[in-house]
Amino acid sequence: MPVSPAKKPSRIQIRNRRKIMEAALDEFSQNGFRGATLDRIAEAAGMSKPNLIYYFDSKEAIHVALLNALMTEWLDPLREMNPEGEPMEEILGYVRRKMEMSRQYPRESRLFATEIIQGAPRMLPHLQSDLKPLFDEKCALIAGWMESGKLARQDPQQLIMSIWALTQHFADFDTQVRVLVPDEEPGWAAANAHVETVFRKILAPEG
Amino acid sequence: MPVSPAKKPSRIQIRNRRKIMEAALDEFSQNGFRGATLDRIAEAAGMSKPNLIYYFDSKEAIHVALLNALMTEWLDPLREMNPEGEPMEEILGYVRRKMEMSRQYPRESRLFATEIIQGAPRMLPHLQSDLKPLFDEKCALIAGWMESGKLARQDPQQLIMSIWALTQHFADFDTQVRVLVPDEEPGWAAANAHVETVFRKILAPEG
DNA sequence: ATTATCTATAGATCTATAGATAATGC
DNA sequence: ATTATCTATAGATCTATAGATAATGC
Repeated sequence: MPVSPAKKPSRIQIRNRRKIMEAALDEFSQNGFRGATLDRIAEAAGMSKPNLIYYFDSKEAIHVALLNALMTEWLDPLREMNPEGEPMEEILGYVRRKMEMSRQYPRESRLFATEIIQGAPRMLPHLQSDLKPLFDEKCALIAGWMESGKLARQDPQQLIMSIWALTQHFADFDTQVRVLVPDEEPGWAAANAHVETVFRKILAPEG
Repeated sequence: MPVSPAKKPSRIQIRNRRKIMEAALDEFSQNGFRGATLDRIAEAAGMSKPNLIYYFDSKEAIHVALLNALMTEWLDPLREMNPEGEPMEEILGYVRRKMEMSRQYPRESRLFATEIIQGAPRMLPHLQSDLKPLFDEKCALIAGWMESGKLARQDPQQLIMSIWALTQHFADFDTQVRVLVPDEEPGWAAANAHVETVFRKILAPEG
């Protein structure tokens, strides 16, 4: 029997669950749920397959645990957007945080992308319950900023999705970026500068 | 023995190969190479598994055939960008064609995205040999337009990748878009308008 | 005659479990 | 005592092939 729900996890439990999730992140983000195998997760985590199932009930349980952990952290940069702040700086700050996440956590970005591309079979409820309300709240906030003339008028929903599209592209399509812009890393400096300029131009109030 | 290379394919060959590729596009674009199964492709194509292998040598051969077909069509909109044309309209035309492809061929977009996310194991040579030269050529063209003052000065590489990021987002993340913007289709009208405005602002010459 | 399809199945791989054994914490 | 790990394996699934049978095109 795996972890009893009443007991708090031992140190070994914590360490091994972490090792498994680290290995699983590699595997699921690269191959999707169906393409991933417990064999490779076990090997990467340095333990036997049955031992994996000792810590997680099933392959699906590992995937769900990863997605749950991801959903929380993934939304934090958007939550931080502050209604009291200066509109242009608040949005540019969000853009910068998203770029930083793409740079630091490309596997998480790809895990998310793969799940959505595959129709979000395990993520859809989270999108409805967590992402949607936050999205609506921030759209209203941005709409308010636009009405007060601090930002150029436009569709706030499309604006936020544009931020996601641009910032996550560099993580998700990293392989392609490296072919086309070989030299430096994947050209984060150039990407950061470009994305920043783009949103400054899009958001600058008319006149 | 499958198709002899010397002979031209029969009508049945053509029809069945097409049916297989149609079914395989569904399966591979949703599950990636490892996650796809011949069982489901065969069922969707309405034929037996051995019959599938009669028309294609292997699972991988089907995948490669799909990617090859995709690579050609996928680059056409960029090829059409005309050095003789009016710069702003040429780029906006490209943006519109890419949006149209996302709308009409979302599975192709997801097939491509999945392959890249997974490290482009079968596509990398194509990226190097087909995409890269075209990309460089069009970057030079755009750089020329910028130098002549017809477009705002910026990194042409980043500009083109921004176009891809924004236009493909609506196909690849369709599931998420539908959660956040429920009503209409996936909001193509709003998306088209927004993307058009974005690039107009980005490209408008200074002053 | 050639092309297309079907049944049966080999052999590999995959998830998950059973049950014995080892390591750890009081 | 409880927690963690290991070996062995059941049972499902998956790719691909062998070889017989049916359909089609001269």
